[in-house]
Amino acid sequence: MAFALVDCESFYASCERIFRPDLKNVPIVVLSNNDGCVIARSTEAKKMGIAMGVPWFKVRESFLKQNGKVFSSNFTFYGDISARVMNILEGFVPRVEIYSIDEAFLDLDTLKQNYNLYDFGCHIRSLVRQWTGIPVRIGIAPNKTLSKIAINEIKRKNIPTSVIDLSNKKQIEIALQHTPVGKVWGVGRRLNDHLNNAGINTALDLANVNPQNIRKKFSVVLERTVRELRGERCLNIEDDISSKKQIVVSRSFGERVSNLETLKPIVSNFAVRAAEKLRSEKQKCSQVSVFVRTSPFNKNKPQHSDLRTIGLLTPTSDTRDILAAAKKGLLPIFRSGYDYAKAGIILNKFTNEHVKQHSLFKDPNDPKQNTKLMKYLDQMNSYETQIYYASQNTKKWS
DNA sequence: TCTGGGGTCCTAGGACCC
DNA sequence: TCTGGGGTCCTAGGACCC
Repeated sequence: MAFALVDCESFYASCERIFRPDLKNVPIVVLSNNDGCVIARSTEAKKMGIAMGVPWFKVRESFLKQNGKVFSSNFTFYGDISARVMNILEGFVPRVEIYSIDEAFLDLDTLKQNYNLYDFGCHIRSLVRQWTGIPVRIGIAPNKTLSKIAINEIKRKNIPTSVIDLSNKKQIEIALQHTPVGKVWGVGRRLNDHLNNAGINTALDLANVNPQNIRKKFSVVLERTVRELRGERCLNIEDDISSKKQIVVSRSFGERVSNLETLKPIVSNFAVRAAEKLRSEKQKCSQVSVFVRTSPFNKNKPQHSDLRTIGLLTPTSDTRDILAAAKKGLLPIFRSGYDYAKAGIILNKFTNEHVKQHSLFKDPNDPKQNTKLMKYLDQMNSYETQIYYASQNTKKWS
């Protein structure tokens, strides 16, 4: 009974290194949109004390002085490398759950032969490295939560092969003992504080609490975590390609925005992008939400944040419908006198593109319902041509 | 001066129904 | 005038993840 968690080391930084062998051993950081903050660091950069999520301006000077290399993020590229890694993993076992851009769970129970799991892990690691250039860590354990703990153990003990088989009870207990409860998968900052107040400081402490009490005092979610720490299996490998339930397009602005006329085209851009994503998922949505917010870091300025949800009579993936809803949602939440720092569009309530649900109030033969136009636009926009809606801002905001 | 973006799941509470 | 209780569905918001 074992799962493996395959986790790419410093993924974005490792991607940047693939075609730049000269960057070996050089500290690397990758920055978020607008070069706002650090979202990935190579091992060398971590050693320099660069924290995850730290605002770039705070560390820039010292990092560059120490000959660090900095990159703006290139998610198309990272996505492409990720797909290659995942593809290789899928060649090893029949059941793989792609959990995030840089992580996958493998169901080792489905292995036909009785491999030594540690050796099997080393084999996977070496082939992924050879075929993609990406170094991975592999944590093997009885369930997902413990495989996360296994990955932490590789880091903590600095295991040179980057592979660990954490199946032995005693070994698991030692690992739990060394894991602060806040590092357990599913325990965030809030829960960490509450647990610490209750005298629960390590993963082992948490494992030793009665799961039913945890459920009463906290939630079913944490109860599952406790059970998994104790070795039970509550979370399964989800390898069915389930479609998204939500699409979000949002950005922090390069400069604060305080008037509606500037904000409108920005939000329109988000709406257009969201509709494109929706069509590429082959889905329609019947709910569009718009949100705006000021910067929570700007403590001495007035704060405002609001969200408005617009329901649609008929599920749609037509950009014009999404745009109209976005405008309708934006107007009532915008207030003058605030410096907005971020806005976004959220699409919800999806139905499959081919399910036709006629509205009582809309004529299904209305040529406006024709999806061909949207297809042509998507095709054209995927080449050099860019077709814009009049309400969009043609400046690059993405 | 400059602080990311895109997701999931759960729950409390309101609306509505009988 | 007296004014129940239980169920479902939906939504907003919180907490978490990478």
